[in-house]
Amino acid sequence: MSQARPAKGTRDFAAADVMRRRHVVGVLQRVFERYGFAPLETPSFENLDTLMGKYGEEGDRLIFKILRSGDFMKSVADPSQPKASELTDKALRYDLTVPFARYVAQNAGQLAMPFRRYQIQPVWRADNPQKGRFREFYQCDADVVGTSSLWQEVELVAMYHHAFAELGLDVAVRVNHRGLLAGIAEVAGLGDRLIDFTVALDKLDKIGPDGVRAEWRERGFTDAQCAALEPALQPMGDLNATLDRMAAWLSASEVGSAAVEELRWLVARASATGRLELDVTLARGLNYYTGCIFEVQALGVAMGSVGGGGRYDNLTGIFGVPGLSGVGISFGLDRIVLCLEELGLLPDLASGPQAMVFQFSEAESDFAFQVAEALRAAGIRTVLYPEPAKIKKQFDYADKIGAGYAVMAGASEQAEQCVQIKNLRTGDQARVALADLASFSW
RNA sequence: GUGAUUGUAGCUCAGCUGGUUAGAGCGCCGGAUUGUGGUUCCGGAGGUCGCGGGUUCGAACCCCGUCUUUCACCCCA
Repeated sequence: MSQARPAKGTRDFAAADVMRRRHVVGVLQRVFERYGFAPLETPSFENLDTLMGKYGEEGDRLIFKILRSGDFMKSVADPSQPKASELTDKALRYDLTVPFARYVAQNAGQLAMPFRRYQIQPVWRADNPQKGRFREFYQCDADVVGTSSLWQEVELVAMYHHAFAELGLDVAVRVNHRGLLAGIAEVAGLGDRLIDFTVALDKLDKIGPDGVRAEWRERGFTDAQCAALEPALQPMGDLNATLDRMAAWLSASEVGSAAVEELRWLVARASATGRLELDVTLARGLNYYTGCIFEVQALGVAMGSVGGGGRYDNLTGIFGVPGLSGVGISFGLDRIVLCLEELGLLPDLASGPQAMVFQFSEAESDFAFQVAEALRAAGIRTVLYPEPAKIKKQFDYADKIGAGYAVMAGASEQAEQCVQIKNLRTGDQARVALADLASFSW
């Protein structure tokens, strides 16, 4: 076994993989553009301080850092105990949202607000790989900044619905609101423990209500506080009934009540384009979310979320441009492809050439090349076998690369200015004049 | 970062309580068959047993480390 292999958590994509991924990207790109989003690409790495502190403690740990260039060790004060900042000042991007916010802050004066962009690029995380989890993977993001209108949320949910419908993947789009979580914490007297409260609540589907209660107690919540949080553990049930229940429960909290009303407004409109579920246990880790949050779960296949997003009220504020509210969604390309593969929903996309021109002898090679060029001029994807070889070998190769037709162009064909074209699937063979190559039904 | 798990030919895998030249199927190469294959037959090549140490008369097999795979936790797409 060769030791040559891609780095941990990364993969190569062979022709068939690339075709499948392009198919999915094509669908997403068309949906993005149909909703008026323009493309943006940003560098694969950013200054470290652009990324640090935006994703929470756990996120910071997973950022791939790049070693400083040059002889940086000589400026390290204590080589036995170097500080991180002495070794690294750049990092691979962890997501597309923060680089986007950096871009918006930098160009705020020139951009027409609200500004909407989509971005399809790889991101990197120093995570331990497992199912559907890689260290290099693609995110496909659409964001709008410069408006706090809830219609943006409605349109983004619609984009989720349309994109997944077009891909044929059954999904549940779940929605929640950071303000609702803050409201719950507030009425339970846990306003300062929002993170502890939500991190545990987020695990409800995994560890069950007893598990969540236990974790709350572990995190030092009092019995009274735990009791006050009980309504959050009740099954969601009907969407509007749940909203009514939340409204009554959180009436004492201003943020909580406002969040419930926003959700009510959103749900009334976004449910028109597809299924939308309210899930008060949905927390999402990314620190910067402040309003509605989304997560997309593929149905019928065990896989982490295939998409997520939400509203962030002041992400550009960190970069010196305050007062810009933004909202965005992300599609996880790699997981979507895995789901589609597992469910057999991907068309078999041929990537092979349409024709392969055979070579019979050195003396006939010039004509074979001529024919190959004529085919290419006609727009036919054509491979010229590189040397005269046994016919069996050439047929085997043609099959292996997935060629549709074998083209025989030797001395006898040249004499009559024609070629023999053999369909490699059916075995049918036809004699076609050189002048008719373009009109042949390839 | 934590805890398990995996690694033998190009691929999928055998390989006994450690024992002598590590096997199979498929694939590959050559021939039967120097312009019409995918069948068949014959022959052949190909392995630092992930890597590095250690134990032993002797290690693919036992021990330690390391890398990698898969999975769970954490977190997330």
